[in-house]
Amino acid sequence: MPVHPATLFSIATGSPEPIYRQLVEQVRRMCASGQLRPGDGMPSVRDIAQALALNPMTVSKAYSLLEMEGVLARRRGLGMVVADAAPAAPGDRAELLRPTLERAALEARQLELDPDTVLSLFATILKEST
Amino acid sequence: MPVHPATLFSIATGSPEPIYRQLVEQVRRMCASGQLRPGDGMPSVRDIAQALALNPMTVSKAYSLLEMEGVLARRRGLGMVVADAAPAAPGDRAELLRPTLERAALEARQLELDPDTVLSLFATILKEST
Amino acid sequence: MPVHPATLFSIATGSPEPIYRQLVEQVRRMCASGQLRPGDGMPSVRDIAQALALNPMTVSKAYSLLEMEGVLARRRGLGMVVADAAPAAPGDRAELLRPTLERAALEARQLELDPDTVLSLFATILKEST
Amino acid sequence: MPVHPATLFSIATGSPEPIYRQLVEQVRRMCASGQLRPGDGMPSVRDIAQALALNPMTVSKAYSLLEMEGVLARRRGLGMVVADAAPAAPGDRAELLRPTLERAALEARQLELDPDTVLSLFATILKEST
DNA sequence: GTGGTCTAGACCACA
DNA sequence: GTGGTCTAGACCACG
Repeated sequence: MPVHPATLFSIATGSPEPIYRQLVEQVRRMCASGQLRPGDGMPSVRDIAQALALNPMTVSKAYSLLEMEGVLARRRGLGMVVADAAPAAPGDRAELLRPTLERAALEARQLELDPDTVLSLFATILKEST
Repeated sequence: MPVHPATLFSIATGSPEPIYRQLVEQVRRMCASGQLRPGDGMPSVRDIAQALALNPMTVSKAYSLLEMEGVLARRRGLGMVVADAAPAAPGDRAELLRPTLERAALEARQLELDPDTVLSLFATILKEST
Repeated sequence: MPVHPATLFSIATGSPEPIYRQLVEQVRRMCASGQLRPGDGMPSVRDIAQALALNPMTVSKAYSLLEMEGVLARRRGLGMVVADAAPAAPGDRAELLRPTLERAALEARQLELDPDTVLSLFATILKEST
Repeated sequence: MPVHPATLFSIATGSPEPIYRQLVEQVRRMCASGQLRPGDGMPSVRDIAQALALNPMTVSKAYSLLEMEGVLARRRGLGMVVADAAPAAPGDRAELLRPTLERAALEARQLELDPDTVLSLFATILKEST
């Protein structure tokens, strides 16, 4: 039985990032990190939509994209499950964070900031955002 | 005399980031890092648009935003120049990096990664990308 | 006595074609081609559902449709049998293929292919797939 | 300048195939057959929607899928164009029809039809559907 | 019960 | 002008 949707997802409605994309990326990360495993059942579109106060179509769009990516699979008439051919943790989970960190490093260089200054700031942010 | 626009900016038209924002952020960073100094003249909207094959309205929008921010100023008859009122964050340039780092921290948490692991990876990336 | 269901049908649960329709079409073709003859007994819904790991309702739906079409008939106490009233198209079995061929013709036109080229390719495929 | 949408597409609203998918496949075929070439501009979502009496979102969904496939590319603020990296005619255009023809051949075999009968019927359909 | 499709109409970001 | 996103609500196909 799936986890309660409202505890599974956290949506920032004010974010510039579209809601359906926030959902897609959270599911992708949860699969990659092993919080969701192949065969696990996902909450129904309607449950998620109600729990997060979204339109079902928005949730459905996220599910459709995840199905096209091969992250989820449809069991017709039964709902979505995590796909068997799971794009699971590829060796090192931390590598999934590399693109984001590389972008940050690029900006830091463009600002001509000292690496130690940047690392110190990042450490603060990482710990305060518990 | 302004630098040639094509060498000053690097625009990725295929990027998901809007063109006008790429322009804004590049100018902001160049001001913050001292590559552009108060009083420096900026290329005209026309020159940039032609050199980078952009819609002049796009360039104009970027200039307008930078003017509202106080980074650039209009000098009648001369075009845009870098504003005197030092737009460069005098106290802490590193704060400009905070949003990017916060996003990285969010992703790290969703991946359930240990802060030390993340910091260590970031340190590596920061140093290798000379 | 009915053939064992698992050898009688081949179901692709992952196919975009609905399961009940796969069942319906396989039975229809087997009747049309004479593999199933009037009076032959069909496996029970339960047997098929268990053998193919399907929802019994799905099998039942297929049987109901086939009964409405006149392909199968209910014999009380005996289950479903192939109907006497020869559901097999006596005159022209080939007409059952018409919808599929019409779709192929539509695609050929959209690809602006020469009819003779298409016919030649189809002839090759028809003969090689013994 | 793009062709008039109503002459470019033919939609069967009564078909079981979703409208957005009909659009996707028609564009794919027109790219493959060379009727649409890299760089060609596509009609706007609104134009197509009005010409075919569809909801703009339906057309937009088709365009989005084609963009994800790499068939079309977005020129922000300007509309969609046929992508440079066009999945153009791979050697033989007729090969694009092969999957459909193979399916038809499979059904013909299941019906135990004579190849010549099938070919003759197909020839009739191909020519009458001018 | 499940997800999929479509419509109608609003608002936003971008060029 | 362009496409993108979201909502509200209806209907359908499938199991």
